[in-house]
Amino acid sequence: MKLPESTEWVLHCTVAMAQLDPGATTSAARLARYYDVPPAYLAKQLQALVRAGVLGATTGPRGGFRLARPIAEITVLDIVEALNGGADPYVCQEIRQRGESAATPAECRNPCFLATTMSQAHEAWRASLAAVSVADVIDQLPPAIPARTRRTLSR
Amino acid sequence: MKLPESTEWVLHCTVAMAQLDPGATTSAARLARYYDVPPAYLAKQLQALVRAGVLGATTGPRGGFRLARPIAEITVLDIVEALNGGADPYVCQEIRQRGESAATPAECRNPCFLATTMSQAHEAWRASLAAVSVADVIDQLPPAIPARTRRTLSR
DNA sequence: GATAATGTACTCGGATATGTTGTGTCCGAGTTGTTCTGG
DNA sequence: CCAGAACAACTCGGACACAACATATCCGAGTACATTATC
Repeated sequence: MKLPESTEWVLHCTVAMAQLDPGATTSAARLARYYDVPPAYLAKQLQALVRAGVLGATTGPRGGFRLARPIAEITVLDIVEALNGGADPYVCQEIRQRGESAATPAECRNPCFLATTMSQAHEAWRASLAAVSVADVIDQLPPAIPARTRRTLSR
Repeated sequence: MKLPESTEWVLHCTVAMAQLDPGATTSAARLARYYDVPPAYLAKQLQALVRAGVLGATTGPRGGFRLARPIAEITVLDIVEALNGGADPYVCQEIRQRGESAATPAECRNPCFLATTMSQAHEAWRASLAAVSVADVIDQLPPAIPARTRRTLSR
């Protein structure tokens, strides 16, 4: 179980875009320079955010990416799941019904307790991430940062 | 973010071994037949459990795997982390200190808030899994199961 | 009949191939601002 | 000086290689039991 390294990139990029003026756009190339990461690959990940409806994108000069919603309505969970897809990392294959074990259907009417346990843990994880919005992240960072971010990422 | 499919195998195998008489062993081949999974690959995963101290193993005839601790002292988390290693799936690379962003050391004294958020979520996940022991799993399964499991997995 | 030696079957354990997913890169489609030309 | 068209620069978007991990497999080292030969 490992999250892609690009997760950190898009998290920071989203927070950075949240510090721009509302509706302002910035390009993937500029963000890549800002964090020193591969530009094309970063763009690929940001596209996933667009497909998930977290970001909006416009092509051409003066184009780029921008947040699709107010910063208070974008949670860390939204961003993370936009990349990995919200699927549960544990997928129950019901092996208890295979091979010599092969419990009777009556015994398998109630769902696999292990699967339930794993799902509840995943839900706890999701709830923890859903509790933090991009606005919360902005609030806690040093006051001097947003102005500098705006300055560097504006054209 | 995806857990290996073998996670389900070792979870069920551990629960199955927990239904045997204390100290009794069963072989990887027998467990593989029991759940209809690749024998050699299952053995490889069980070896990881041994290295983690969750299982014990003895070679030779009448040998095999057995639980290394009482069932109440083995949690689902122990088993899951024995395979994947307990590392946090999100690893903060401190990209905020790279590229043009490059915050000053003073601003980076406090840890990255995003990393903290991700870590807290991971801890919530771990706590949820640590709250369920193998004994809890045994308690909730239908009463007829343990006898059958013992019968099938004994030689 | 008891005992020691031998052989055999069975176990784990690590070293070795293959498929899928994340990582990284490239080029094309489309749009906007600019520039040049003609009136 | 103004209007229109051509141009060029910049953007995203999807298609194409490479690497790392999970998956799957095999063979070797070691052990306990059964068998056999000997006393």
